[in-house]
Amino acid sequence: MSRYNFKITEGQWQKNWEETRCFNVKEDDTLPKYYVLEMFPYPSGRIHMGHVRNYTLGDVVARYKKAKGFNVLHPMGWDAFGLPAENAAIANKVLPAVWTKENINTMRQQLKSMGFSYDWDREIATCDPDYFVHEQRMFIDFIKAGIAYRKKSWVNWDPQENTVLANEQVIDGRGWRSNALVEKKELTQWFLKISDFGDELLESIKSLGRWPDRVKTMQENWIGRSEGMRIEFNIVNSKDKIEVFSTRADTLFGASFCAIAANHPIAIELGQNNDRLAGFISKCNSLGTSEAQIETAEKEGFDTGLRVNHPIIDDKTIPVFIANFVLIEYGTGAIFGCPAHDQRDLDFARKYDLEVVPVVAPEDADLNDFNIDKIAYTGNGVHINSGFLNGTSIDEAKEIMAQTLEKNGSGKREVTYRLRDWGISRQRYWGCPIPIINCTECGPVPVPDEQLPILLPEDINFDDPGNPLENHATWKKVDCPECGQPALRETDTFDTFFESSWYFARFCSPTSPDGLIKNNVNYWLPVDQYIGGVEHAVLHLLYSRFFTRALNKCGYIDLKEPFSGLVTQGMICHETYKNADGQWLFPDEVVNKGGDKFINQLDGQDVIRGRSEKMSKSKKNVVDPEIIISDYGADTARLFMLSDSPPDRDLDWTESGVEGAWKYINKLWRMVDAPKNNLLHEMIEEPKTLDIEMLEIKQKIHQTIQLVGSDIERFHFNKAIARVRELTNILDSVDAEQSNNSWIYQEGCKTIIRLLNPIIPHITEELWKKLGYETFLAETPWPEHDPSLLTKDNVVIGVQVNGKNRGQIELPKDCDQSLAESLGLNLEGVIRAVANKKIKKIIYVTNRILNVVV
RNA sequence: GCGGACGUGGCGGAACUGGUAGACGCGCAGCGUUGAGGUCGCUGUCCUCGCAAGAGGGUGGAAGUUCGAGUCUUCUCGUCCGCACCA
Repeated sequence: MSRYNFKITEGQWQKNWEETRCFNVKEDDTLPKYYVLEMFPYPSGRIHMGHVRNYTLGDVVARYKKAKGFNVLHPMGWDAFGLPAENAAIANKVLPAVWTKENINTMRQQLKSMGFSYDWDREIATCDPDYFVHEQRMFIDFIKAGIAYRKKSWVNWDPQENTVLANEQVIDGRGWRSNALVEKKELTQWFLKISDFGDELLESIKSLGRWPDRVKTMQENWIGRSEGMRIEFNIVNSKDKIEVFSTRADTLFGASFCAIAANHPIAIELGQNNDRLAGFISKCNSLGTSEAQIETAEKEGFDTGLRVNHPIIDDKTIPVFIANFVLIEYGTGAIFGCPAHDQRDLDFARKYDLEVVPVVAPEDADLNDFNIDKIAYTGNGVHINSGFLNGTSIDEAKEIMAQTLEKNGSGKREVTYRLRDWGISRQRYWGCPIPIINCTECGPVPVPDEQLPILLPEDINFDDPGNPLENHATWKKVDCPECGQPALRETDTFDTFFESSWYFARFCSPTSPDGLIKNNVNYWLPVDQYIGGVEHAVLHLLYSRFFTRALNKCGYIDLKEPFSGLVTQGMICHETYKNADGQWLFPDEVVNKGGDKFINQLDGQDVIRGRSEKMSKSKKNVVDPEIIISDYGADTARLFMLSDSPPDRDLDWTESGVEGAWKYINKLWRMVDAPKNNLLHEMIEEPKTLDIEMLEIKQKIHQTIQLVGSDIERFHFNKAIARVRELTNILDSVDAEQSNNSWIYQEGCKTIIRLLNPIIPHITEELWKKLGYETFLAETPWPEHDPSLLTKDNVVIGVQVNGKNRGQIELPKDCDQSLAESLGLNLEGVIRAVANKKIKKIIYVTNRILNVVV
């Protein structure tokens, strides 16, 4: 018996698959297609465990579907533009293009060593001009179709570095490198009109059958359609008015103030003559651009001194505040506050000592006793203190109020969305150049098609602050394509979500100079199974859904929904370690001395073990996949990734779990390779009759085939593995050398090998070969189960007394109640539990349970 | 702050539409095998009490619906993810 040498075997099979082009595909109308796609990686340098998990999940599906007879497209590529390449350029003086290319080469090798079944001929990198030339064309078509437009919007501005900062580069309101206070700056930027598609994107969520509900809910909430009213408040002693949007016009009688955003035109105007107000506005602006920051900041307001007339109550006026929690992007950038029924408004009213008038009370409330203190009442109820609305429900009141406001001309019904248009301009070098030339005479002019692609210049330096494209001496200087006068290129590049919004379509015709080819796209799309992290649940997935519709509108493709099935995977976690000084330690710097005792391998000092957290470089709780691959092999890594946790949950990476997977692989090898078993190169005939024990094993084999198949279909890989292990344990206890057993033993081993092939492809190929087969397991059809072997004649059910388990009885399948009762009531445990008590009722559920109620 | 999830032995997790909670694996314990080289095999293992038969308790917590709740309902606590320029 030989030891399993995974190093040789895994490399050999990877070579075999590659040389035979086993996983390269073509369109073939005679076969059903299946497109498996995992979210492509950003080439950050080396693959991490999150990649390994993501791509293992996809590979199981791809290999399984291939075995099930599908024509499987399973491609891989690189989301190659992005900020880290620029950071590397600044830190290490490497060109982003060079850095990225090197990373891709490393990571490609790493992925190959995992044995993933990619069609590498379809590899794409988004920083390749052959890729991004098409999105430059798309963008120009978007302009023509009215999907792309320019407007002003705010960015985080680092005044010291003269750079726009990403949200993650702003730490506590300061630039991450300069530590300078970040300002907000308004720039003219390009946007895509995703809001035009809001209703469609919302409606169509219903059609996404194989998407997780939580992702669908998150997208619905993100789009945030709300029906309400636009209401006018006239400013006292002025012709101007403030328009607010509200979904609770029914609470208008309780309005005690209006609040407008700091960037609201009225606020800006007032600020020009009022230094204190200008100071407040700039304080609001320093809050940053992220919604989380704005919403968690303490609610503050500034009384403008203006008052507005209440649109319903004749001689009532209410004050106008500027408030830091009112967003200019949402609704009209102004609200009316009804403190009694909105917690945020209530907090605000208490802080600034504003009136609180309850206008809705719970139906059973004692009105003399109903008042609002610190908790707003947001529930259902009946209107009070509301003039003509008194006594009505919230829904009735909304309708009556809508009619009233429409009649007197101070309001109209409106639907608004939380969803904002997608800003795609980035003031960065390492991205796809926006193909526009700005001419003082002609305005923004699209670059003529024959001049595409617009390439990035390579003679750049990152020493000067700001965008290298902007700083470049000559790159931006061109003549206007329309009037011929000197003009300037756009020096902004696309948001990198632009590239990832259509790459799945590019994989269908990855090398075509004509971009997306309808025949190919129509054959392969939609993606049947898309797999990636939950962190993309909203943005990437929503942008891709929108982009697909935009491409459809411009005639590029025929479909509207790009991903018919989606699985989102959880994160990889690992224990954290700190030394006494509170510094983080890498797992391989730490040794477990048994139990809870951990020491630092270098200095022998005690190490504090922390709880398991998401693997991150900052906490050093990372394990490099390459070490696992070289120590245990790809199959072990793959098996462990799938064994314990279901894909959508977080996975704890543990050394002992890896050991467990490793032991199983070696056990499998021994079971097939043990020389006495006559398994090698000798097909054993199935005996004409099987004794009862062997028949039961045969049934178990077929049950396992059936269950593993359905488990894989439903992404229950951990269960599939558990079932195969069960079968392995049963088979392992069979004395294979006994001649009446050898057939079932061989049959069982073959089944296990075939069922595990998508999960651990290398060792199973090798064992398959050892069993005498000459064709690849990767090209062998999935085993089929015999339905007649799935059911047993008898069932064991539980017998309960008052819902408490008191014993089991074995019954013929589907037997009737009288037999079950007669057996069940005579069980010792049941007799004891019933004792002298009177039997009230007996509940019998066929094949499930017998419950005696006393 | 808003939105979305998750919570079951010492640990990762099973439990299909409410029907014997703890499959499978890890760890641990005992026994055996091996003893140059990541051992291997068998048995046991939810907790408490008991030598045992058995009894009682048990799915973050509290309440509810039901003959029966890990699963359904309400409240509550804890942890995590997203929030539009990280990808």
